[in-house]
Formats: sequence, C-alpha cells, structure tokens
Amino acid sequence: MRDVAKLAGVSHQTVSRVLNEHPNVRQETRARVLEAMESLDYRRNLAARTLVTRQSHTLGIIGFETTLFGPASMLYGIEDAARTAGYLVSIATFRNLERRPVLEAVDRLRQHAVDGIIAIAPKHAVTDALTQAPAGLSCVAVGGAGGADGVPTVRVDNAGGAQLATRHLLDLGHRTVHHVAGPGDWPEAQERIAGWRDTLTAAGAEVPPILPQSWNAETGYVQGQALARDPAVTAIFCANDRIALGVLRALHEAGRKVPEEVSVVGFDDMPDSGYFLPPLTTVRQDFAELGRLSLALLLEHMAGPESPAHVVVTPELVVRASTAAPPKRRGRR
Amino acid sequence: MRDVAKLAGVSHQTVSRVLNEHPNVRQETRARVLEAMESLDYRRNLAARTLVTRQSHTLGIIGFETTLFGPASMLYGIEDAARTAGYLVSIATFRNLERRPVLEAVDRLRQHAVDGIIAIAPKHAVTDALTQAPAGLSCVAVGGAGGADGVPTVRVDNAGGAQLATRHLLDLGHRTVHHVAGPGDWPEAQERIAGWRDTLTAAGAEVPPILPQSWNAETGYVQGQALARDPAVTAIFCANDRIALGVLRALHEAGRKVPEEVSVVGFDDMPDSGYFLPPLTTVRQDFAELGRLSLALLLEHMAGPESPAHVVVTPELVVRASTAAPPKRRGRR
DNA sequence: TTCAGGAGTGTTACCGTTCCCAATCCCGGC
DNA sequence: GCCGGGATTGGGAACGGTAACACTCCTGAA
Repeated sequence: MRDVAKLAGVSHQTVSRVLNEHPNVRQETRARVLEAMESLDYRRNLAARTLVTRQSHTLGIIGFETTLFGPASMLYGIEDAARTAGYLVSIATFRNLERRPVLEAVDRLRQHAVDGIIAIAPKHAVTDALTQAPAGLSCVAVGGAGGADGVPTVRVDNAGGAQLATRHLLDLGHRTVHHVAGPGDWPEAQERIAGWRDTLTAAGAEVPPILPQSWNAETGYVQGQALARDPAVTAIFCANDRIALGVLRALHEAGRKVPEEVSVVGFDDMPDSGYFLPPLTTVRQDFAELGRLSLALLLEHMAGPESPAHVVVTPELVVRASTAAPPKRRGRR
Repeated sequence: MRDVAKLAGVSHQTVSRVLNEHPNVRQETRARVLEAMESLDYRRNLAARTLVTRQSHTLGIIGFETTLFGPASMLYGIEDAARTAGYLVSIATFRNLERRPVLEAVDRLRQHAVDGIIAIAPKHAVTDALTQAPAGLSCVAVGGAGGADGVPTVRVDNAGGAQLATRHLLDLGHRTVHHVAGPGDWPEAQERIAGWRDTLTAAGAEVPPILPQSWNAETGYVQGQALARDPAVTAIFCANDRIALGVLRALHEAGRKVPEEVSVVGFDDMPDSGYFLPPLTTVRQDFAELGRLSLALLLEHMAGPESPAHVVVTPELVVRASTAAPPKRRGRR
C-alpha cells in the first residue's frame, strides 16, 4: 500500500480512501491511485483490515452430514448468495448432534473472526448450542428445528408438506395412508408425522402405527417388506425419497405393483427421483432457496439485531407416476 | 493479551511464547499464564497472527457442482482432515468450467490469504487455471483431470474401474458390453470409455458405438430406451450410477428383465444404489478418502514444494444383483 | 575463580490497514 | 478583501500479535 501511495504521489491514507470508496477524493486523484494499484498488481491485505475493523468478511457455516443432498444444496445456496454479497464462507462440520461438538465448531469459527454463522441445524441440540454463542455474533439456524428460542430460523413447512402428500393420496380415493417415518428424535421427522396424522384424523381416516427409524433406503426396504405383506395397504407416504426408494424395492420384490396396487409418495425431490421405478410422486423442497434465504436473514440480523425473525418456506407437491387410485374403487367417503 | 500478561505478571512476549508452545518457558510461569488466559477467557486474535506470520491457517477449496454426491463427499473428507490438521476451510465455488471463473475463485481465496488450495477439478480448464496461480501458493487438484502439468493431483483410476466393470461382465459370459458414457469433454468420462474399449478389444469383443452426453439419469433413460430395443444387448456398463438408474428404468419399461436378460453395471456407488431395482452392481470410489489424500498431499506440498506428486486411488467392484450370465449361455470364448 | 553458554524473560520494532484529528485549499457571501 | 465551512489530503496512533535481539541468571567446565 505504501508503494501504491508513493507511485501515485499521495499518502497511504488516500489510498485507503480510494479502496473504501470514500466520497471525498478528487476524481483525478482516485484515477491516479487506481492506476498505481493496477500497475503494481496491488491487493489489500484482508488480515490487516480485519485486525482493525474487526470484520473478516467471512461467514461461517456449521453443518452436519453435508454429504447428503439436502445439506449440500443448502451449502451451495448459501455460498452462492454469500459471494454476491461479498463474503467468503468457511465451513465447520461436526460428527454428532450433541452440544459439545457444535460448540466446538462455533468456537473454531469464532477464532477465525467470522462475522456471522449459519447453522444447518436439524436438531434442537444445535439450535440450543447456538443460543450459547457469544453475544455480538449473529447466528441463523436453517433446516429442521423450527420455532426456536432467540435464534432466527429458516425452515420448511414440513407439516404442510406432509399434509400435501397425505391429502393427495386421500383425494385419489385411498381409505387411509401408511407412513414410513424418519428418525423419531428429528424435528423434521416429527413434523411430517404430525402433518400426516392430523390430515388423516381430520379426514376421519384410521391412523396406522408407525415405526420411526432412520432416513435411509434400508429403513424403507425393511418396513416396506412388512407393509407389502398387508393387503390392506394401498398408500404409503415416506418421510423422504431415500426411504421411498427402499419401499419401492420391497413392494416390487413382493410383487405388488406401483401405482396400480399401492401408491407411494416421497419427500425432498432428490435429483433423480423422477427416474425411480416408477417415477416418484414427491414433496419438493427447494434447498438452495433455503440457503439463500438464510443468508439474507443473517445479513439482516447482522445489520440490525431486532427480534429474531422466522421464515417458513412452503414445499410443493410434484405428482409423477407412483400414485394412482386404489385398486378396488371405493367412494370418496 | 496485554491483560493476560498483566494478570500473570509477565510480559506479553511470554504469553505469546506460551501460546506457541515455545520450549523455553518455566513450568511455573506457563501455568500462571495459562491460568490467566483461562480466567479471562482469552483467545488469540488470528487476524493479528496472520498479519505478521503471513499464515492464515485457512485452506481454500474451489469446487464445481458441490451439490452432487461425489464433490460433496470430497469436501467432507477434506474438511475432516483439515480440522484435525488445525486448518479451517473456506470454499469458493464457480458456476461454469472455464478459466475465468476459476481464476476468480482462486483470487477470492488468495485475498483471504489462504495457505493452500485444493481444487475439485473435473476438467482440464481448472487444472490449467491452477498453474497460473501465483507462485508460493500451493495448489492440489483432486478428481477428474489426471496427470496434469505442474500441479500435484489425486485421482481415481477410472480406466481401471471401467476395466473392472467390463471384465466382470465379460467373465459372466457376455459377448460384448455396451456403454452409456458421460459427457465427452470430461476426462473422467473419457478415461472410463478408454478403459471399457481397451478391455473389449483386448478380449477380442466387438466395440459398440457410444453417444457421450451427460451424467444424469435422463441420459441413461433416453439411451437405455434405444438399447432396450436391440435384442443383442445383454450387458450395459454405465458411466455412473445415476445413468444406471435411468437405464434400469428404460429396460424395465421395455419389459427386459435385469439381470436375467440384461446386466447393468454402474460407477460411483452412491449411497442408495444398493436399493435400486435390482440392487446395482457398481464400481465404488471412495470420495472421502480422495479428499483426505488430497489434503495430505497439499500439506506435504506446502511443507516442501518438491516436484508435484500424483496419487492414484484404485476403485473397487461391488457386485450386487444387477449382473448375471446372459440368457442363452455361450462358452467363455 | 572465571567464563562460556543456555534457559528464561523483557524490550522494541513491525506486519498493513483504518480511525481520529489536524492542516490546507478553495469557494461563496458579506 | 476577509472569513466560515466543506472538500481534499496528510500524519500519527492504534489494532493484537510475532520476530529479533538484548539482558539476567544460573550451571558446569577450565
């Protein structure tokens, strides 16, 4: 910077002003400085800037299982939006959903002086940990655990999505809808269960038992085998597309045709669920949008820490070929 | 830090020494300092440290389509390894595979003074851009484009993987193996094509034509429909699992049974390919390991920039239920 | 007894910015 | 022609660490 100043024949302070687009610099001077910067291939030292301004222009993301489609997409959305907002993102993942590892991740980011944190927070433990973050550090939670305490959140209306799916099946004429749930201690899974159950009871339909377990295809396969054995089962709502994949396989192996005999609905709309056998009807959530929104919320919160806002995104039903009317047509009741 | 020094009754320099685990500090003094740090909840300002040492203890990752399983997993592996090595990772993604955006991403990271860069580099343009990175900044390329110029690389033996798949099908008794390739301008796709073709010609089998297009399920579906129409087709090797998914669907819709009539092999071993219909035989690449290795290579290169090393990871065939002997048995030839 | 040398500690300079405040220039109004 | 005030510029002083070097002890060998 000193070199630039010397070459342009001004003080280092003026260079700084040009850098920060301070209004009170004469056009001519600014041009001279810019030219000098150009010819010296100068770039400012952000560490020095951070040291004095206490702003790193870096945002932190703490995430869990970022290898899965949902979290990875959110990450992508956040990074994209952050870039256009002039921020770099650093990422800290943790391996299990307890308070300690989360706090460690927050701490790691704090050490590096991030200006704010977005947590991909599927469980309450994460959101809770966030409330313990030091004051002055803005945090936003995105993903599962909704309606949290003092932390702004962005989330999907899981209950609404589950309702969409369940209603769709009911409207097709199914007497009731079975559900293969996600892990019982995940708010997202709970909300989907609630949305499904409420829709069923509101329609006066019987509520079959559930056995919440995991988010993967194996769960779907195992539970699907049991459901396939029961001829009364004509409609299955799965907590996500991976589970649906497993259910589809179980059904197929048991010789039960989809959608002629059994209808299946998923949740997420993963990239290739349109190519499942048959193409999966599912509830689509726009993860990238979720990421973008959470970034916007974070910036807002960093600018003026008002009372925490809560943004809810509405998912959308994508009807494909895995759902149809039940085999023996009955009246809509 | 001054406060800590005062409280411990030493100079700030001694505090610094304790922080950096300098050997020449008396036990007792060290204890006193540590205690002071504890009671003041002191944490060192990394920006200041970076300013003087010119080391940010941050690594940069530049990536493309990090929302897909492969890149996301590498990211994960890198972050994991970086954390244990005491680094934070920042990420910069770019939207298209040309030189400019890649260089911009490198620049962004450089501004933030990253100590090194790992590029998830599926195409040569990325690796090329890396060679233009300023001297003194260590870079490693991981992923597709192998055997590059001056940049250390970590990659999977795609040709070897393709050979594994093709051999497996040939050994089952198929006369030849058809291939649904990935996009023609991707080195990974090219290498898989080469491995497949070479294996075929080495075995004296006919080499069917290919039509390289894209990595997604749609490609598989479209090309699968054409292949399904040809009764001579009994074995299909797909450039990745997503393509295989599409092929499986096309085959099923055309009424051709897998694996009784047609065998299908994928590449990648995505999380749920074991639950495809039928469970997919595929070539497994360990993305997380790839990430870890690339980090190790980067650290090595940062320590002593010897001639760039090239690490090759061998993939592994996972045999599941989508492959079998061809319908009319013929001799092994 | 003297002295070399290492352990332990403190002093000072410096890393590259931005902030605060003062200085200078220039313009219009009285 | 003088003066107030905004525009423009410059001169230190931070920011919070680490590096380099100097200094004081203390120990063991000559």
